[in-house]
Amino acid sequence: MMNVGQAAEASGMSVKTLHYYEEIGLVVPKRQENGYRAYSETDVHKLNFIHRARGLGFTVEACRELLSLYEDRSRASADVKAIAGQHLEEVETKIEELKALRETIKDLHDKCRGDHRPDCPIINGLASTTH
Amino acid sequence: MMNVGQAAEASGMSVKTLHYYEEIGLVVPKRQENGYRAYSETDVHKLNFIHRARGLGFTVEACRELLSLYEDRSRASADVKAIAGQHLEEVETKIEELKALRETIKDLHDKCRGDHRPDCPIINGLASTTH
DNA sequence: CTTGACCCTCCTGTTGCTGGAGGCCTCAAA
DNA sequence: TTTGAGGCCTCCAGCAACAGGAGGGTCAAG
Repeated sequence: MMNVGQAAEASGMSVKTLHYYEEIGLVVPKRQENGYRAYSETDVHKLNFIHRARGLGFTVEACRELLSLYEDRSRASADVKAIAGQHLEEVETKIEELKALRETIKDLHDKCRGDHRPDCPIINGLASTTH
Repeated sequence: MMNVGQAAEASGMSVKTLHYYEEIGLVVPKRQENGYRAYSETDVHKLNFIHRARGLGFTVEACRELLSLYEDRSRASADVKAIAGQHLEEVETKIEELKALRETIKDLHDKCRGDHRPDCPIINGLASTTH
């Protein structure tokens, strides 16, 4: 049994984050007599699981799903794969969007002399109604 | 003079968004006698400017800076270039992060058979303490 | 017995809006 | 002239995913 500070340390997250996860019912520890949170080994495993999933960009709600699949020993791997696949698509879409963005900004950025004179293609680009 | 609905239409943003921009002091229209917002031509130009800058991923605060530079006819283009350059770096960093993310998720995703059996490398990967 | 490190709950703030409630204002049709 | 449909107004709540702080209880060491 760990109290919240130790569980935070062990899982690499902040105390505030663990409070939050309890509040939203993601990982709800038991309580000691004095009211302190008591995290079990299992709780800490879950926290580590979540920590890694969050690090991979899964939303907290996706973590909740993954966690319930993690705990369901009879679940099909297809269910998990579906969630991961969807997330993968989202990430790929985001990358493409950002790449397009980069090109546009880079373009404006490159065209700007960046000197003390007021003429600036970036500003002009943003002000023009084309695009 | 346009009222808020027309200004929203003209700038391609929602009425709520214009309310918000007024609240944060970004574009503050005058008022008509009846209390309705009265957007001038200049206001609408600014809104269009902001709309495009936001579309390029500039934060609202960056928009505020760009806008003040936009209005300052004597500003140096270097000032604008600096903001754009910083944003460019952020975007590039984000792209790299997402690419790394994609590889990791793709890896797990590819390894998972995605059938009805419970064994799943994705879950295993998230549950293992390595990485 | 006191000090300092924990722990607790509750509230606010973050970013950039969106949606809704409750209530005027305005214009055109009946 | 009334009535109905829009629009407009302000204020409040909420989204994600926490962080920070106030104000207070608890615990172990010196």
